[in-house]
Amino acid sequence: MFKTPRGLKDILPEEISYWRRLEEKAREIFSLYGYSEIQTPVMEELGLFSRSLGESSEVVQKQMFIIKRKKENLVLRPEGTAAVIRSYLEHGFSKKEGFVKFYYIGPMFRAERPQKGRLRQFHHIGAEAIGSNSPYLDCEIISLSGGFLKEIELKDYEIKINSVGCKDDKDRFTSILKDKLKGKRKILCQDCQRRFNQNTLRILDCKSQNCKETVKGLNLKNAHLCSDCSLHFKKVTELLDKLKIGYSVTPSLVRGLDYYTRTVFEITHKSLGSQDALCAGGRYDNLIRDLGGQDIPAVGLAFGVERLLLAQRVRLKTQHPKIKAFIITLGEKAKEEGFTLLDELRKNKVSSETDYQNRSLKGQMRKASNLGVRFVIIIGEEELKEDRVTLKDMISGRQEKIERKKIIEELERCLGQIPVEN
RNA sequence: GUGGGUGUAGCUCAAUCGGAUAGAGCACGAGACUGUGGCUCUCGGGGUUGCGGGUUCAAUCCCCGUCACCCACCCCA
Repeated sequence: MFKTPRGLKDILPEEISYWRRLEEKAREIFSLYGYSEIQTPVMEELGLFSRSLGESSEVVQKQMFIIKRKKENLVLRPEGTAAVIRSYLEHGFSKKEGFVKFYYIGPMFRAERPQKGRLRQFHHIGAEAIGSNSPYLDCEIISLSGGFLKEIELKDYEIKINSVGCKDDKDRFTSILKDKLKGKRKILCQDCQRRFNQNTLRILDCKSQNCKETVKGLNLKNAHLCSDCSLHFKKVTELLDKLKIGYSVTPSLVRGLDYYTRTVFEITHKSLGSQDALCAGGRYDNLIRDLGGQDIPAVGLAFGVERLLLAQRVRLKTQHPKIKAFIITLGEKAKEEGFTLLDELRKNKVSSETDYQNRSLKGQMRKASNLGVRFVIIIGEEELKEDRVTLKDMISGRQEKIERKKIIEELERCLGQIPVEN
């Protein structure tokens, strides 16, 4: 027997209604905030991600699914932002319009070891606002994420924000940090010794008590921001206060992807265990230039759909329309007649079903009952002879014979009388 | 990539100290006067005990390997 490859999952019919609901809500909220949907392919050139996420990032180094072809290397996209920006540049949006807002929904792929809230194919709902460095936009996008969470009735989350500063700030801060830690490298944990070279800023976010103390002892304060970035961040927090959005400034919050500048934020949920981020995002003012465009600032975010579903206390479903009528037949002649009627019903937009397993009358009734249909149409020898069909209401249990040619009209009349629930 | 835990029917779980034909509930199917569902009752189908090796008279149970899943680290949304 074949199985889904490691870290990949089937989403079965029962489950999919929760997904649909979330997607509907996302579309609703994102358009409310002025974003339009964009879809990019699941594959991109390898270079797009090594350029944008950073050659040294773990995602690029170890986690990409690479598809080798004769002349090109493609990868299954590990995230959405770089792809959206590629599309933005490729289609000349930077020239047509000064400012655009996009959102996207789709699968992402990373070859990580699976655990709770972490799959190899996972799904993002993300948004990018491209073409403005206004702090109002940073605030808006955080507000948007709160709006969405409210809409899907997800509570008890926590918003953490920080500013990593502009490129110069990041570089300067990295070298200050390296400098101060140089003598203390040996006391750091193994992971941090590796981080020292690869991703120095992440040492600030280490969970080891020992490293935390060491970092504390460095007396770093908030000196890493230049005055512009500092002002920008101050404005963002003031605006958040104004909108009464609760957040905590978390200096240790440092994103692992290279492209982030200035504002970064993360929304976490305790119920998720160690993969606790529901949503993360931030500003990326250099990315567009790094990918060959002009100097255009942008800010974005992405939600993890699987994690949203895990964190929702009450999961909201979309109601799929129920089958309304079930045709029961007895004998081959009746089956043919029933099959024709079934076709007619569907052409009249009455969702209907019949038996394909040659069940007994009883079995067919049971099947109809399990499907939750309201009406059953029975065709047997008697009915054939009289050119009529039996129409049974499964709730009242009443049934009557109706002329064959009037059945659709009659059924529609009956369906019209019951209140519409879905 | 590292560490720990788990793997028995479609699902949730039993199986004594290593012992006989691996059980139950749910789900599924058939039946309870000849053409009528739900409730009840009866019966039934379904298992290479993840896979491969080893120890033993005997392995679901012990050991080794492997795969998968779960949890944590790492990483990240």
